[in-house]
Amino acid sequence: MQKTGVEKNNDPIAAQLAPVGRETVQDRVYLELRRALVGGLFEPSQILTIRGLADALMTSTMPVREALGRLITEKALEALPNRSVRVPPITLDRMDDLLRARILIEGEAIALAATRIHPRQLSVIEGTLSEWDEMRALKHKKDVDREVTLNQSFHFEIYRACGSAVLIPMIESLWLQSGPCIRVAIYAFSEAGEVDTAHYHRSIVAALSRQDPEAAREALVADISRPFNFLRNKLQSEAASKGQS
Amino acid sequence: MQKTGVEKNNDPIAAQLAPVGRETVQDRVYLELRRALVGGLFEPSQILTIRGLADALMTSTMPVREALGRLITEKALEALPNRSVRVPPITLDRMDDLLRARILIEGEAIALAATRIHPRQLSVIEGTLSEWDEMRALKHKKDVDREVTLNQSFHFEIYRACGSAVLIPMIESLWLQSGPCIRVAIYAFSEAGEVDTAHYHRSIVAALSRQDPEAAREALVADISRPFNFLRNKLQSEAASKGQS
DNA sequence: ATTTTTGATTTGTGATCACACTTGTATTGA
DNA sequence: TCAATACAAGTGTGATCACAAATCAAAAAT
Repeated sequence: MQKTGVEKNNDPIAAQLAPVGRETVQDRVYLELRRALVGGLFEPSQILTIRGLADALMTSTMPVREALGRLITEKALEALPNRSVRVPPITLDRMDDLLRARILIEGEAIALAATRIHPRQLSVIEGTLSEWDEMRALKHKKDVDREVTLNQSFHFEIYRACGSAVLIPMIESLWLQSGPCIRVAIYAFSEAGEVDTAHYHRSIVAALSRQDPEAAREALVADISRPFNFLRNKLQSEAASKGQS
Repeated sequence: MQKTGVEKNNDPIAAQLAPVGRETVQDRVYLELRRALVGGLFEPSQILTIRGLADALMTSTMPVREALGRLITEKALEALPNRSVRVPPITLDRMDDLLRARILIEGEAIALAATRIHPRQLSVIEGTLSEWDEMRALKHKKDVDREVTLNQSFHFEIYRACGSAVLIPMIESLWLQSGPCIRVAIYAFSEAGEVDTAHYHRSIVAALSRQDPEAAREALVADISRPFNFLRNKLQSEAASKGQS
């Protein structure tokens, strides 16, 4: 028998055993920090220390410093000249920059996906949407974490259908970079009495099921622009009131 | 006097001293590996080992493993399930994927740059072009390394004019990923009697000086598509001749 | 009272070690 | 002769240590 790595075992006993998985500690740390970033658990301009994170995550410094290095190269974190690392601060210019890039790339991804998507995938996406509705009906608001997670899986389920191994990591990087902004915007939405977010998502799946690339792109642009525009208005009015004081 | 980090010294003696720079070993390793990748010093599918690179770069394993981790997250290298890392192999699908992404993003960057570029920057870019011509006139060919470097600075000098801190790192990542392909294509060009590459660059700067975004985008698309198309034809004919044997 | 200096603590970086897993090569068995 | 085993070398991962640079707090000097 050829012995290439782990051998496929067809014994009746072994068939019930799930593969044990061999993810490294570094991967877990990296994924956990990612989750925290897109979820907005860290505030903009907050400084992160290796040892502090290592204590919080109950590991040594080694996996943490490697995960931080990776996040810095994706621009999800920022390396200060002092050699300390912080989550990037929010500026108006940067927000516009991020939104423009997201419209360009995610718009292209969804336009590609519209032409290639399979009915099976589409039903999975619709399933995500109804799960979302259920949650929204039960616990009236408050669970922003779950909200963020569902929004994320909704979008990436679509992007995966574009079949580009190059675009998707770029979109992930963009979400990582705009995560802190989004969280601020979502909180602001919750306070301001939430607008109908579900409407945008329904028009996206409608365009997708019609296999209409440009309508899908348009609906997506409206969806991702909304929190950015909201946040921009908020920041501008804050800056104006601070300027006159 | 406030003492925030290194203090700015205005002594007549100190004024002549250039800042010494404090880049870490890890940064040097990272930049060196980057240079090697876009320059195509590594072959596709080649396996890289931490200790091997550390010996070659005359450092310990620590800076190398961190640099490798960063390159893996940018998809410039690939982590195999065996936990070994290799430079990604070239496939037709991946090439098309890369080219499509580059057309999308670099096209947008140059269209933005066309509307914002300053005459000073434009003259710098033209300077790069004439330096290129000189080199091409003197040593008839052969110096592909210098060729790659000049091509790189020509393009990125333009992209910097788009003023987007989000798009430029993405373009760098795309160049990193397509570096091995490009090198293969350039060598193939040299063998096949080089076509007029300078022509494409001249039409790019012409469109730029006219501040014509769409013409610039079009010229750029032609420029970056050329090596990909060449390589695709080459791979396809190779596959065909192998298929019939 | 304000500024400067001094010292202690914290922090990132690089090196080294221990361990587990993989890979390659010889050795043994049929 | 060929496959399977056993052993050895190689490799990635995580932990720990040493050191330099940065940060902060208290004490001293103006």
